[in-house]
Amino acid sequence: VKNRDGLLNTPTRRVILWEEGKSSDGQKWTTLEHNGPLFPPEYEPLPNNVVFYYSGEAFKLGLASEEIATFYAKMLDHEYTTKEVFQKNFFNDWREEMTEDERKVIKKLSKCNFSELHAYFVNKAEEKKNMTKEEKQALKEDNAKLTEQYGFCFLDGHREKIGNFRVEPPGLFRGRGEHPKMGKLKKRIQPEDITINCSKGSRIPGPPQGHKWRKVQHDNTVTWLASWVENIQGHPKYIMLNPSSKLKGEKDWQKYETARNLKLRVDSIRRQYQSDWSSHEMRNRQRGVALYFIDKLALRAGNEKEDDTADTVGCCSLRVEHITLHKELDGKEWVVEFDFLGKDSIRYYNKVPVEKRVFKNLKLFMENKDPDDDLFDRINTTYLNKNLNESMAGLTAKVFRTFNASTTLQDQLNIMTKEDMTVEEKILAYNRANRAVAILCNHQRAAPKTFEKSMQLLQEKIKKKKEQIELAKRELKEAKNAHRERPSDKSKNLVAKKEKVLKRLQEQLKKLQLQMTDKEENKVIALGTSKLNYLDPRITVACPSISCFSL
DNA sequence: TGCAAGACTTGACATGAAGGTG
DNA sequence: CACCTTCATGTCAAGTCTTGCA
Repeated sequence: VKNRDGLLNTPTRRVILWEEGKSSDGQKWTTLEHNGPLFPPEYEPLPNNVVFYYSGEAFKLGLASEEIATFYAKMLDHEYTTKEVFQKNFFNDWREEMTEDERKVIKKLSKCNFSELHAYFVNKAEEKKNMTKEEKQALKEDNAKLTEQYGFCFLDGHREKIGNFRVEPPGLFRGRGEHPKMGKLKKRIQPEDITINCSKGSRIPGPPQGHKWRKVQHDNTVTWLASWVENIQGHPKYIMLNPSSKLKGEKDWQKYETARNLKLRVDSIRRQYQSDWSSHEMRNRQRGVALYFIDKLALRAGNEKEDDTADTVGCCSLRVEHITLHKELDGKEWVVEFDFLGKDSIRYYNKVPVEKRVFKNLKLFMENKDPDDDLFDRINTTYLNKNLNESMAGLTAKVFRTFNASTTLQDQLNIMTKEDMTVEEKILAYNRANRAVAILCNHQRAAPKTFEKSMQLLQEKIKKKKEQIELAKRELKEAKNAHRERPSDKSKNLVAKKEKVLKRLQEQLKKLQLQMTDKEENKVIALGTSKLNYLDPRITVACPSISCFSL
């Protein structure tokens, strides 16, 4: 049902433990021991016959600049290396790492020729792909050894899987969407950059030969084992436990419990924000409308963002330019048209009929404002969450997403599944319910690269199957005729046999058609995120017509 | 009290292994 | 069994929300 965690096995007892644990001073563990993070391999210099050219002339780069050049060379067939911002950022950062002499020569990216470097890596990838079974096996075993050594820790005496035990390797930063920092150099992390967190008296992991850690601390109010500061945004990065760990699993459970609590309170909360639409205070009206969006459309809270990031918004950060009001549209009244880039620069486009009072309020909020002014200028996420918390303990904006996602799943399963469906039909129904959630949460994906091709293949299969059915029908008819003219045991058996063949073929056709529908409807919708983060697994398990097979 | 820093969850996408099919 | 699709897992960016501090 759900990967990356072991929620289904979590006994109720743990909820009680969690509730008890919560009251105590934010302590997350008693003992924590681990082997530290695993560093990426050192840079391997290029062989001498792989040459970088500047202005058409061979130029031997020093080790440091050569490594950075390879980052760029590896990406050459990616679209983003053609972007001006990417090129500019890369070239600036690259030049900064060059020696004085290199900098004197290399002044323009357009005069750099990385093609031999690029070819070298393409070739290497090809070689890797063509390795023998034995070589691949050996590589796999090496990897397993590393995972065995670095991939686990001991937390309160239990051996737990670590989520990301590898330090992120250096490379070129590629943000999502139009990120102003795309192409910047993500520097190599040294042990001297890393803070280790473990319990007092535990065996402290040894830093690599000739190095030391930045710091070793024993803070049991946090769950991370190691951290460093990444150089692009200056944000911390953490080594943490895998979702299958007790720690993460209980947190996940807690999240769904909060969503369940919301179910009990949601009627009164909805009444409250509806009454806010008529408040005398502008701030309350904005709060009421924002909350309505968050509840009805599952919008994200929309925190303020730092500069130097892609221009994306959520509910509270919506600007006037992101919505258009239509008194009437497509035969519906009071329609709001949303068009903005949300998390990960995924476009949110939706035309929603709303209550008249909401519509009138929106008009009011937009009065005398420029397109790039905030729609909700009197509120922010802190204010919204503070309010929500007063309505219900633990309630924040994101709980509505979890609550509405899980509720949608439950409702859809109730509507669409019946006990007597075939397994294929049940899978289609479940996927559809899952899909309804993904659409609600706007979880999109790029259409798979092979989509058109595999669709065509399926199309052909269906065509062939139909032809087979036609043939089988004719053969059945012939057999029947023959049986009528000259009845015998043999002819009777033949009719029965032909009937069976036809029936099987028709079943196969139905299966193929179901498959195609499923595939088509899934083209640009990502189901994974909702399955992983939004759907309470207990709903899937409890659904009587679904739980008989594993998803 | 406000806001920056910190901690933790959510997200799309890449990759590799598993498994189904002709 | 070769091929291809599917699914799980890994990666790391980008959100949310809390905490800490001036």
